[in-house]
Amino acid sequence: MFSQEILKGTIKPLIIKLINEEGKMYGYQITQKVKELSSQKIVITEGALYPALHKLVEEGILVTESEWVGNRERKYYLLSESGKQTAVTKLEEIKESILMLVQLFDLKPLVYDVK
Amino acid sequence: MFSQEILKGTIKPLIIKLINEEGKMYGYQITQKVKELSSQKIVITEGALYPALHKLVEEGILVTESEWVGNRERKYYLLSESGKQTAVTKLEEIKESILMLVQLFDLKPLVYDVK
DNA sequence: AATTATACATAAGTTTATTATGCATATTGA
DNA sequence: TCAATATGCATAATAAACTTATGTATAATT
Repeated sequence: MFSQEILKGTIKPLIIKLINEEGKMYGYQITQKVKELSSQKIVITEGALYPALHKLVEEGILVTESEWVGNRERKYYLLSESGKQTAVTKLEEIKESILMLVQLFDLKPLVYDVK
Repeated sequence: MFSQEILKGTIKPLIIKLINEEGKMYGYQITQKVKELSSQKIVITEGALYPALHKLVEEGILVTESEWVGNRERKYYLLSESGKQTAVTKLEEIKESILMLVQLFDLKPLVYDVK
């Protein structure tokens, strides 16, 4: 069984990561992309997704851009100018954190910094 | 800067991991061990630690054993009989989850800095 | 025609963590 | 020696994040 427990706190970083790569994404697309990347194991629910997206907009990291496809709104989220800077920093931090988890839970031999 | 954000949800698994290795541990010892293992980067606060420990006892995974050192109580936590089984399963799940994070955030292949 | 997929969003309740506080003993350094 | 730090437990108020449920609506598929 796969535990989603440890994935708490990863939604916002994950959104930033994906949008940073794709340029822009809309909510539903994000849920599908994550499902795909995780082999259907991670399902981001709307109750988690939309508040997270709105928070990122509030924080000034993301901005929106609406597009109408037929009669349906598609609300794209993209990095703001300052958000582009923030994204780089945040992604660095996140990677460091994940490597910390890898280390704490012994998922690789210790890396000896021979400098 | 190190982000503790992504570490949410890892306290209980981490406790299980450490106690599984050490046999038994007491609260304060856990905080120190985590600090040490993380090069002082992760500080588990009491407000997070004790409720987590109590929860694990409630769940039947841990049991306690008090010891008096001088006039001070030292409350050891160890895996219950059934907890030993649970620990193996939980640790498997956690490792799978961390590997998922590694995959999602493109941390694979791991870079070894041998300078 | 009904079901599933696409697409947004919020609200109630739960879980988990942060920050603050509280109590008490032991050790260390100025 | 005595003040500060370390050891050791714990809870309470608050905040943050997530789950589950609900709501609305259009598009596509069977």
